[in-house]
Amino acid sequence: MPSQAEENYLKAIFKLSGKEQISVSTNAIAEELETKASSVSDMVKKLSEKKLINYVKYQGVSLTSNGLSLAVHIVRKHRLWEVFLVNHLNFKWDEVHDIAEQLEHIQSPELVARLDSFLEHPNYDPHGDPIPNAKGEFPKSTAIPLSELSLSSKGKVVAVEMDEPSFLKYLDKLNISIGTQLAVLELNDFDNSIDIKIDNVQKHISLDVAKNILVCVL
Amino acid sequence: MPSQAEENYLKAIFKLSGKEQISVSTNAIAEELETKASSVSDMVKKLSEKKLINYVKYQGVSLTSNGLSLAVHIVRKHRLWEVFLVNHLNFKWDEVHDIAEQLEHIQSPELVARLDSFLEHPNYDPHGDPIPNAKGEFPKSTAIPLSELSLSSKGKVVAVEMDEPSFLKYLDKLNISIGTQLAVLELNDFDNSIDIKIDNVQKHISLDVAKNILVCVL
DNA sequence: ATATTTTTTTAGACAAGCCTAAAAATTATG
DNA sequence: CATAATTTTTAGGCTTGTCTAAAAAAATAT
Repeated sequence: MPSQAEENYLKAIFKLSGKEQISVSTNAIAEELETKASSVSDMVKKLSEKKLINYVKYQGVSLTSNGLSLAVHIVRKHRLWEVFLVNHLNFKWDEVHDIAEQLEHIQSPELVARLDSFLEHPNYDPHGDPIPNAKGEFPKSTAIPLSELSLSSKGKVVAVEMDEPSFLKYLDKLNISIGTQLAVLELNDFDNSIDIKIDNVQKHISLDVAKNILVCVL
Repeated sequence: MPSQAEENYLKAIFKLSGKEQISVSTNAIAEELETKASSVSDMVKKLSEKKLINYVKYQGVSLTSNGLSLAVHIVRKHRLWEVFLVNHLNFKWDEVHDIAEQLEHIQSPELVARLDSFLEHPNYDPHGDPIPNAKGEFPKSTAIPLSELSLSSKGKVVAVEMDEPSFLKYLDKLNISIGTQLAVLELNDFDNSIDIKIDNVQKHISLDVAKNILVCVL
């Protein structure tokens, strides 16, 4: 059974590897976990001995299938708890990340299964992020970042890719939430910002923000 | 903020101190936490420096008001989570202790408050144990151990004082649960066991079991 | 009242996880 | 391609929480 620290490393590596499970650098992990590269070096050695990651010195790491399945299961727990917190305890979407970060480490397969039933097997968490099922399979999605939507096309917000409360509150202020429909009015080449229309109101969105909003083309 | 280990020590000291908050010995704590007396000595020193317990070498420990309020709050969280697990996730009363043991360490005052509302401010957990309110006050009870019920009197089970799954399953087998009504048929002086009647069926109860069943006299 | 047993504390060691500082390997640059 | 810059690893140290073994204090028994 992996320790909480080990679980956090696996989750970080999973997040940084992306869908294609590319190799991840020590520094990237250190930054993600707000720790030092030397600490990462230590832990990476341990996870490698436990056969949870593939590790060759100076060449970055990738998850083994055991490591991947553990990481996915932690993500599953995190997102199920977020659904519980928002849907049943009435937390707002910007308040749940830190609490779910703790709850994801609770060890009890039975608890996860029952929580999943209680929540009626949700496919997405309050930020629109996909929840893997008990087998570790993610629901598939055709969403693209808002930054890649073409001029004058319409889209529906299906997810946000950043959990920082400040970012989520900013979206609240812009009246952007999961399900929001929008149209692209203008693409500004000089800074790649875009102008969009929501409920007939025009808004200006920076590239950084647009990259973190996933939409379905309508 | 106390570590998980510190919280477990505070909880153990609280449990062993009883209502009168009597002084607790190093050995008793070690036994409760299944650890060594030397480890307890170390931790007790630390908790004392943090002003969470009163400690004089060789003379046992007692909680300070800060320590007491922390301990009570951990008990509150433990019991609230047990209510959630049994009432909403359909766990049985013998399955929830270990999971609640993990959940009680989640740090978020807001979570506790919302969980409490969600559960509609329960006063007792699934084992009949009182749940302190946010101020740390326990609902009061007039319950006594079944072992102290007098001959031919009647009682209603309101709580059990042991969380071990084996004990709880044994009670299930005897058809004893919270709310069960019973009458004392016989007191056996030689081993202090008692014979009781439940639903017109006679059962034999050992002292050890009877001490851990709390009843209200009817 | 002294000797024995039990309890408690201390001393020293160890694993997990983190850190800083320095060394080694890799990558980038002129 | 050689040197500089960056990244990664190693070495050694620190804290937390545990342990064993030994010493000290307290309790019990003779």
